[in-house]
Amino acid sequence: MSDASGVVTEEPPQAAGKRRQIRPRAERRQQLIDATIRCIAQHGLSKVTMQMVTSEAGLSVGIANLHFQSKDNLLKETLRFVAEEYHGGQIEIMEGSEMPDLGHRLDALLDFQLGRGVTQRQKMSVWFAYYGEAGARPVYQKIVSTVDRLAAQKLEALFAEIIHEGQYQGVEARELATGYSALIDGLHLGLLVTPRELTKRRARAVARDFLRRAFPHHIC
Amino acid sequence: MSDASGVVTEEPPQAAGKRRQIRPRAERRQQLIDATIRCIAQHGLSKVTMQMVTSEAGLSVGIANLHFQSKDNLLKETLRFVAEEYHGGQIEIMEGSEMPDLGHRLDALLDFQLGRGVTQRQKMSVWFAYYGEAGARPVYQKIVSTVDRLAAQKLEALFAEIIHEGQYQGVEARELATGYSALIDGLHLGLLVTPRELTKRRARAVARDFLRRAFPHHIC
DNA sequence: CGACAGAATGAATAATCATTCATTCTGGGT
DNA sequence: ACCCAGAATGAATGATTATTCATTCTGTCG
Repeated sequence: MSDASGVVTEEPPQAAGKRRQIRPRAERRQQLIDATIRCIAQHGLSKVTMQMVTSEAGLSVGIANLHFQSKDNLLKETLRFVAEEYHGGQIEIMEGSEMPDLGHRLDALLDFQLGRGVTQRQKMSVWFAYYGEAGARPVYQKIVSTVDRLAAQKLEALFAEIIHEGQYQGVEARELATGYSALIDGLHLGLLVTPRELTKRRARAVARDFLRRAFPHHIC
Repeated sequence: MSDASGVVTEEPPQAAGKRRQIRPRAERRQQLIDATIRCIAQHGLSKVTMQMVTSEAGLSVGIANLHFQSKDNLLKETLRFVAEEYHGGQIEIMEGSEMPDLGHRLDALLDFQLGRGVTQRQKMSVWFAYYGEAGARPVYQKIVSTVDRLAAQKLEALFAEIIHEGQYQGVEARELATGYSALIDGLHLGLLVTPRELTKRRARAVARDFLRRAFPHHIC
């Protein structure tokens, strides 16, 4: 889970020593994806250009097409990266057998979902920029829903375990999981669009409240 | 241009019965906003062009600039229209003094939020297309948050009334209102991006569940 | 009926952008 | 020291697009 984006590695002001460097394909691809994320966050998906992305990456215009064939493909791969980073992180926590207490695992999940890594404006912007286009672009729907389904199943399983352990009555794991996922998505939206009215702290409190009402024995 | 052979003068590409009509400014503006909504839903915000919008409206290319000055402004006004339609509808229901039973009013609100009018894919697509750009465009943030704040206050007031009436303990109107709003937003997202896994029926059930757990005396 | 205000048109313009590819350069291999 | 596969560059190209505005047309009013 290396969050290497935003790290130095780059001298925006091209100091006199601007020497051409040859790097392996995978590294250049990641460098371009990171630059794309920053550009989308700063300018919006509809305003992103290849010139913008490549210059943000400190490279020449032609390089994006060299490594990604087309702009469409670069954007697609950027979405895939963000989706996998987010859902992969969640799944890792939910499977986390090194954290046997289910209540603690819930807490860790919430921390991840509303903590530093994910709710950086950059990542959220990208996330919702693609959601906005998903209605018109089946490719995006497919990428997101593929990875989403797995996370949803894991969450449902975790909730089912908790329900069993806590002997909770009148709750259904599937329905709760859908609700919790939607709640988290909605809170991300709020953090992005109305940051003045919804702080990260309050978003956590609201999510925690949801869990407490569902699993009172597990969440203090 | 034309020879002297006496042939009928060439008819411009006038489709049968397509005569130029003069209509008041307000009507043309709405016609263009409606066309913009359809175009965003079908092609995505980043692919919308003026040609596309004006031709969808059945008008000439120049007319959008005539009535909206610029593309940016047309998009801004379209967002304003959708935002006001959605939030206005909610507020009307929440204020609805013709519906004295608070439980019924909650039901009506839920019906509106997840019912036909709002969750048409068209409207949802537009909604989230703008959310995606909001991170980069303060104008959009302002439009949405202005209208959003009012709806949030009304919802909080309604919840407060319900809490008082039902003598519910250990719940806070403000926190619940934030959670409920986020939940609805998240469900809209799910309906848009993963329609296969989340049906409208199930979305309603999930939202209802949230309300039932919070206000058991008011929601059956 | 005739004239006119201004609504509507769409060809032309100028700007922007994705993509190509001939050329330059790098670093590892011999 | 030399070579060269292929990584990187960026000027050139062609396609797309927002915006303008001279012209055409419509409905109304005197």
